[in-house]
Amino acid sequence: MEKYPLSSEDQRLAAMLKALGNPVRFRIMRIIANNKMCITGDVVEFTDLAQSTVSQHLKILREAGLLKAEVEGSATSLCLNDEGIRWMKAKIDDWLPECCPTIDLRRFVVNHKQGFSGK
Amino acid sequence: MEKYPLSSEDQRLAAMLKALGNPVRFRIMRIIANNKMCITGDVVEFTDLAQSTVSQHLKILREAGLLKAEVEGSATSLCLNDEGIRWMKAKIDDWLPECCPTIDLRRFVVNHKQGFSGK
DNA sequence: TAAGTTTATCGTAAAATACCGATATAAGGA
DNA sequence: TCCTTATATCGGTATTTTACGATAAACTTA
Repeated sequence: MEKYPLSSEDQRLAAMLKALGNPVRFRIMRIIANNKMCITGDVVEFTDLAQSTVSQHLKILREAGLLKAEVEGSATSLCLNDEGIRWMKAKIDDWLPECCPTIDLRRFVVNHKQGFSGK
Repeated sequence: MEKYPLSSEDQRLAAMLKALGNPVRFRIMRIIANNKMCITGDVVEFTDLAQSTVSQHLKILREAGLLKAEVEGSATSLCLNDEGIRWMKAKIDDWLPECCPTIDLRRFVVNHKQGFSGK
């Protein structure tokens, strides 16, 4: 049981994708990318959400390695986490390099379930 | 309010990332990729989960455009959704092409909040 | 020092998700 | 036809996530 466990890198990648998979957070990333740089309050203004909610989302994005935050006085400046995003892109890119074969192997596989080595 | 709304393509991308962001589903994708092709029952065997649960996850992956399923007799053969995965990779790749600037603009931005055009 | 800004954190309610067992469906074989 | 196999779907529950207001913390300015 539990064959093909996820490597720690895969776990990290899955966590990043999960963080980015939320529409609100996806949009926050876009906002920050479009403005190059901004502070938390700016993000809140682009949103219909409470400040505390946005703060939570930002924390999740930060912990996932997608954003960087730096306290500047009483404000917090935000920017994309260059390194993290590049890592994610590279990981996604060499993930599943091989896709569906064009020939139809399905009938074969199904009809040979007994001999299937997967178990 | 609600500036920078997500395009329908972005919404689709976010949905794909959300589907893939779940560790169980991420692993299911790996299982199917590694075995090139398999049927639902095979995936269940690689898992500690109930058949109904796996079936749900497969449905989500299918609806997200990450998997293809084809009924073959009483079984369902599964394979990666070539087209969907390529689309996702391409989208991710040209997403956020520009990352953090190396020069430090933060202090500037913060100190010029009054003039910030983002509101 | 006192008041104002900006953000993070806490507690909690509501919504969404994950999981299971039971059941339904549909094909294949005896 | 009846039984088996493989899967999907349904109903319910437990867990997780999302959202909010209130409050705390840290800095700035008057």
